[in-house]
Amino acid sequence: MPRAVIGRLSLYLRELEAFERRGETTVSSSLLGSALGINDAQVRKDLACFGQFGRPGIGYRIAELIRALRQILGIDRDWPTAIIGVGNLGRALLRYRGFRNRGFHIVALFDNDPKKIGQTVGGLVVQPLERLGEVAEELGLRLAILTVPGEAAGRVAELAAGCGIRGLLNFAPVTLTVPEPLSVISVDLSIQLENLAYRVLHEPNGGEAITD
Amino acid sequence: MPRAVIGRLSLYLRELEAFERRGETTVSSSLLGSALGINDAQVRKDLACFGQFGRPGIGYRIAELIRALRQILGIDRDWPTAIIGVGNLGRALLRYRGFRNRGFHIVALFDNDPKKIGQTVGGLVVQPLERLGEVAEELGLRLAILTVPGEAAGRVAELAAGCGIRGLLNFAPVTLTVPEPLSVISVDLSIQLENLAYRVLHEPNGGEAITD
DNA sequence: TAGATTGTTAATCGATTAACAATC
DNA sequence: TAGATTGTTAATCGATTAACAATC
Repeated sequence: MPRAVIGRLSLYLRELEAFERRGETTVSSSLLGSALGINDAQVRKDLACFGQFGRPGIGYRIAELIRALRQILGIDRDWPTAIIGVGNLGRALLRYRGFRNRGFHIVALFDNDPKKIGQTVGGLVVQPLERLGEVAEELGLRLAILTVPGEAAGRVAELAAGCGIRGLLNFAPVTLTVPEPLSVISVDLSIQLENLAYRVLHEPNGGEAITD
Repeated sequence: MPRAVIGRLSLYLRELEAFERRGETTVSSSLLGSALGINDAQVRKDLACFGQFGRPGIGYRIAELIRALRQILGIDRDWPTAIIGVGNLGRALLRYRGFRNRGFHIVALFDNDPKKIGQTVGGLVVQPLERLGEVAEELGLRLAILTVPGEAAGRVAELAAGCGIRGLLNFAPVTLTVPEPLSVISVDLSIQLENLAYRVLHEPNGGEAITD
């Protein structure tokens, strides 16, 4: 399944939830698509990858499609998640409510700074990185958010892979190459601003909105 | 120019800076590409869009290419930038050193919460949103980072457009549609985790690394 | 029934890769 | 010179869109 499709699935879900909040019960591919600037055929094609959710002449039943998408995306369950690197960004993400709403529960914090280890932040005690394996097993951690400095990221990613972590959301501005059963998604916030600056300089009329 | 090319330009720059720190002076398209998991022909093609930077038989001179990319991306200058929404994420981004290193200087904070207005955070006084236009003009603001709740994002984006802001880095989990000369790049952190969860569930051997 | 809208096939479009003459 | 590597063209690949029979 192309990664682009999965990215759009999340966007569909977000829009469907907005439609539902507005009291709608049904939505067509063209309405859902135009809310996101996506072609109606693409919406139908993306959804058809996973089953027959629509009814000709009627469209998609919102509640039903939301349920299906949550299951496909794997957010019909809880994901105990660790934050590795308790700096500014790590602390902010610990408190970010959007994660919890989606089933991503931050249940452990790690750092290698002796000054931070043992501190309680947001109700969690910061643990030394050496305990990652132990804690991961104990809490069933499969996901971790990596908010350490760039210099440390490679080493920590290796460590995480060895500790059974299966997915890493990396905020360090480096390319990580990690062994097989670990997946990495990197978000470089500076690069996002760079791309925005480019558009401001070179696309004087503004471009269409970019999502991720 | 395709947006994908611009995204890769930033990645090339990041890797080139790493090569330079390691003391290299020259790099080939295949070496630069393999550091990022990108085909060598693509590296050459991307760079050739903007000029003839390479020498056959030798490769690219790193210092020269860094300078050129910084100019193309528009980070050969300072970008005074505002943060709108002084919550956890806004505060964390205010202190994020990666922005400053790239020329993005946070010079103003805005919020509409009376409890926050007037507070000093990181040396800056939180101002009411109504002052955005005035301050934008005074400080030459063209970029803003939007870290307000989803419900407020649409309204604030409209306001920003009216105040001459030209680029918005949006962290609210909503689709923004804004008038013409404003560009928006949206980063939905929950969606990144959702995509990671999907991969962990459905790609048991891990996938290749995803950057943004 | 007529109108709306699906799932899906075929056509289009754009992006990636392979190949290679030119050249350091 | 021989080896390496570029810029660029042509070939390939994949993703997006148009079109339409099926159907609610």
